[in-house]
Amino acid sequence: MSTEGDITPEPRLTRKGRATRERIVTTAAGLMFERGVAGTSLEDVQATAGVSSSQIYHYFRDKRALIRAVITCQTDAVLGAQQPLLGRLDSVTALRQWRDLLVGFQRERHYEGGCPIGSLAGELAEVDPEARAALATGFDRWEAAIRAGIQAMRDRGDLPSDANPERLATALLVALQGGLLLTQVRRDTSALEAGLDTVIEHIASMTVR
Amino acid sequence: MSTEGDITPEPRLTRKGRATRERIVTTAAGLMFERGVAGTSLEDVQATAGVSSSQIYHYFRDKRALIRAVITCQTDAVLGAQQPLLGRLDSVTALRQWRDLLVGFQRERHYEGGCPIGSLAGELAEVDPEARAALATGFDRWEAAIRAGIQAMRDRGDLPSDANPERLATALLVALQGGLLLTQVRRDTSALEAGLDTVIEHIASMTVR
DNA sequence: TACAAAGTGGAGTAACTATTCCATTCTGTC
DNA sequence: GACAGAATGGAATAGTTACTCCACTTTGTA
Repeated sequence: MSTEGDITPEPRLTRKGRATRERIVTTAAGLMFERGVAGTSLEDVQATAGVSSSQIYHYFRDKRALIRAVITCQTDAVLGAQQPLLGRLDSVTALRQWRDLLVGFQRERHYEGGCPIGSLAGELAEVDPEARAALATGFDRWEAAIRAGIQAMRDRGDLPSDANPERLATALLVALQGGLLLTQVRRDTSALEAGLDTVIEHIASMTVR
Repeated sequence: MSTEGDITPEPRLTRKGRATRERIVTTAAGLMFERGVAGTSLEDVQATAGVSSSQIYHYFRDKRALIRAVITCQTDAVLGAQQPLLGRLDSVTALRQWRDLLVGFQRERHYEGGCPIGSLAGELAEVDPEARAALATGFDRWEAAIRAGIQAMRDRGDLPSDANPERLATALLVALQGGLLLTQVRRDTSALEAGLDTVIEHIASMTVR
């Protein structure tokens, strides 16, 4: 699904090693989502994952390398959680279902945490250039999936030929990110709904017939 | 313009004291914008502002109190920088000028830093409840200003009576925040433009004429 | 089954950071 | 111009954290 963030020659991992590595990454991802990257010490990760500090440094060169692994892990998780809908956003109905799914996610987690990718972005973009690049890749994958659906609508003739799938997909991702940030701050999904609905309505208003 | 975040009995400050306090806050705001809250130590603030640690603790109970002061400082700065346009967003033309202003700001600062309020939000929302509340207030002030303009358009009859200024204002703020986050990550304003333009076009398409 | 490589435990370190304390100097007011 | 309170300087501290090191155990393979 996605290539590993590390380009290191990566020493071969045994079955057990892979499991430990994955446990470290998912634990770190969870903690960083809850408490932020800066609020998560490696000691926290050790305790929660049940590993020793030498293990973390056995699998990752330093904290930044772990963070990069967390980014790709979260990207996969976020995109995965939206499947299969995200793979078929090729109708206004599908877009509305997707909207409902996203709003539902936020409610489930009591409006906490915002977007797992977006919140990492806010904290890391100016601080770690490699992280920024990884996050950009994550957003690109997300946007590409949305764009594919809208493109299909246009190809099929549901949208006029002068519709711009790229722009519309970007606008949807923008509404999603902004909506999630405001949901997190306000503890209320109305901003997410207003943002997504406005863009989806706009798309609906362009549909032919 | 905005009440002080601190409800402390606040000992009277002398002219010099006020100046020092303000220097600490604006310096901290600048550093935290550049390097993030977690990436800014009080030692950094001391060195940059040219004050000693006792001074910081003379004016603020602890780092969190300083952070809250930074939040209101940035809110004032951000809203102020959008004046006088933000006070008169009562036409599609004004909305488009405002959009251009915002896009211009990002270009000026080389797409770095994102939104001064939004980036604080991403870092603090889950970590400091009081900060979250202060940030929510900041977003509320921002949204209220936008809403006032759209409300004026409706009252004047430029928008149909079933238009929802509240919802539209929220959608604009959402597009702005999402757009700024993606601008920051991608080092490119096209997402900001796509987001704002889509919402503004939607509003334009509703105008009565 | 032997052995090289991978995995693990855990103590140790050096640096950083928020916060405190106290002595000294400056400001504004009576 | 004297005095109380505000402002400042700077050293000290206690806790945290990323990261290192080395000894020991487990795993996979020839």
